[in-house]
Amino acid sequence: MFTVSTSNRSTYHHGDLKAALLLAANALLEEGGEAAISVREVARRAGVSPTATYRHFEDRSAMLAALATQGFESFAEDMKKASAQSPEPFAEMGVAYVRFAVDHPGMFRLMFGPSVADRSRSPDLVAAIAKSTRVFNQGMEACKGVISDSRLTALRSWALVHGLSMLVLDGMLPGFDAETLARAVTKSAKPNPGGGSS
Amino acid sequence: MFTVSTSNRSTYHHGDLKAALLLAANALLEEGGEAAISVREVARRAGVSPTATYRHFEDRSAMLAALATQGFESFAEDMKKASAQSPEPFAEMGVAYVRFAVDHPGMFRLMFGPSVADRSRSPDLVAAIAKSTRVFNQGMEACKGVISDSRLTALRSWALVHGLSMLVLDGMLPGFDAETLARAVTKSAKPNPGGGSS
DNA sequence: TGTACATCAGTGAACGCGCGTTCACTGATGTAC
DNA sequence: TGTACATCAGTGAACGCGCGTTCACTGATGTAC
Repeated sequence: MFTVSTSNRSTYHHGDLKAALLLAANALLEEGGEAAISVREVARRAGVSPTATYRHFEDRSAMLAALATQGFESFAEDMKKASAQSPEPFAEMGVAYVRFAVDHPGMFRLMFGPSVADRSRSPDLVAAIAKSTRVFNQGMEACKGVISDSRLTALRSWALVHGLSMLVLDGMLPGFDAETLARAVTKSAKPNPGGGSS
Repeated sequence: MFTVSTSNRSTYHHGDLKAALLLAANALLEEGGEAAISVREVARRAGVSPTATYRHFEDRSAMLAALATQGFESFAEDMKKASAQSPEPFAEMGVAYVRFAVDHPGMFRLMFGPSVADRSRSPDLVAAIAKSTRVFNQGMEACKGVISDSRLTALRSWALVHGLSMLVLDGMLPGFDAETLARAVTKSAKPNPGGGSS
């Protein structure tokens, strides 16, 4: 996912340890989920003592935040590319979205998970999230009308409410009341188009 | 969320230790997420030695599976009740869905998270998941037509792709190709109703 | 060009901790006769 | 009704482990003169 100029570490100083640490952390993330990221193991993989880590990250959670920041930046780029090269921007972007999740499940979970929910200590993370949101919204601007399909409706509805739930839980929609959102998002799925009920 | 007859533990034997352990685990889950559930802390809260736990659960992960099973059963009940008492079953169920997530975030995350992704060791969990899915699908049966709304479209789309991503990651849609699903789910959101493109 | 010295980026040992799990055990309960 | 005994459901000590973080340190680098 991320690359870094690998050094053979013949010198005392590493060269670009910060990038190497993030690279190692990312590998661990995809291998065993966020719980697999320990300061010691990350340092081990970068071929460095655990203490060296603290030259670059204040503590473990700062490291996770930096990792998630990289993730959101990469995510935004993917979506941007996808929506730019298609006459159906939303569809293509949706595919890119899911592809990112499938290709980098550990990262995806970290990005939207509770471990980086406290963003007060990382303005970089806040900025990266904002960028992703902006790209997504832009890619969608051209889309107005909608569906009326077969059995896909079930899956679509499930994904809709599940996604809304996750977004609310992960603090992606701050300032909104969860139930109001849920009602608004689901209510428009009326039993008959144009035919209101109750 | 769950109740159990509390015993004052004047006797050597507990009475209903299994339920008490699950209750304690659930409390920990909501307090600090799944990572906060340790065998030792659960036992501590139940007023029992760590070893006693192993009379009722093979190991830590079996305990998590049992916990998630309770969660899915409760979840299914909530949705069932919600859809039964409304002329707009999907909307009401969607609200119940999100409400469950908001009321029991730790549980929601556990239920759909990677810790219980290996369901091969717990038929009970498999059954509870199947029940939830059944309830959800039944509650949706009456719904066919759909939206065409204002700025809600953005949120709805986000929730849709985010939810699909999570479901795929969490193994809720086994046997399907992620990208095919993504394309199908998003493609129907055509730029203009009735006007197909490319 | 050389050198003194401040600063930077690492090392290695150690701290205290809580964890999951196993061991040999014992107190309580239930059952066959 | 009484008793011997199997079984069940706990205890308490101990194992080995990896963790995050801190400490005093040292080797490498850059800069002022």
